[in-house]
Amino acid sequence: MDELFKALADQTRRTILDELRERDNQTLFEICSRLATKHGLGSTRQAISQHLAVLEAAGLVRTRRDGRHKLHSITAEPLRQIAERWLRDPPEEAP
Amino acid sequence: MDELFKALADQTRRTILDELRERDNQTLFEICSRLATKHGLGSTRQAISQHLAVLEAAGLVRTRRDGRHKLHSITAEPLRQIAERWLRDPPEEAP
DNA sequence: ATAATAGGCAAGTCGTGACTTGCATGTCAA
DNA sequence: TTGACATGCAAGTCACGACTTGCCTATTAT
Repeated sequence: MDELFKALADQTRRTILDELRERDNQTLFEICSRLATKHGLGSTRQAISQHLAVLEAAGLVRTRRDGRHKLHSITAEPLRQIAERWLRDPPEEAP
Repeated sequence: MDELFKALADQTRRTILDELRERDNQTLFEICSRLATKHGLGSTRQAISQHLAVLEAAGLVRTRRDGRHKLHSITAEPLRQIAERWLRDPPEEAP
């Protein structure tokens, strides 16, 4: 649970998730180039790779190897748990 | 927006939000003692105070002075935006 | 086989954030 | 008014996280 929130705490990682929502199943290099052009991100390949590892550890991204390519896809399920953690019921008023 | 996610990235702050959901409108000292007893938290008053400041800056907590007391109440609205950011539509498949 | 492509691993730097420490401010009860 | 209560402010310590750097492994095309 802690990994999930820490993963979302970084702006670059949130941008990666946005990018994967626009176009799922991308390779590391595709993500790098599209982040650079469309989102103006200047991060190196290694930086993005480490971010993807964090996202995968948090359960937000799943990977699948295809030869020498590694495809990354977003998984939105953990975000529902976030939403429902505090939104289910209104807070209790103090007596 | 960044402040919101960074605020949620800390376990102690999430516990504070849980506590405020169980009992809204608490003072700093109330939060401290209840965190210590019920949640087993050993944080000092100053630590909790700083956490509350972060939560307030993120729009997750609102405060209201009452004499020498300062009451803290949770505000769940920002969390809805989180939920709807990635959960609205499914990701696009790559062509 | 060889080179180019796609990705992985590990140590190191550096800034930010969580927490502490000490003192200051404001408010109420006696 | 004085003391106890509730909170605020600021500097300093320390660890963790983001990023870099350099090299290594594996797969594919020529």
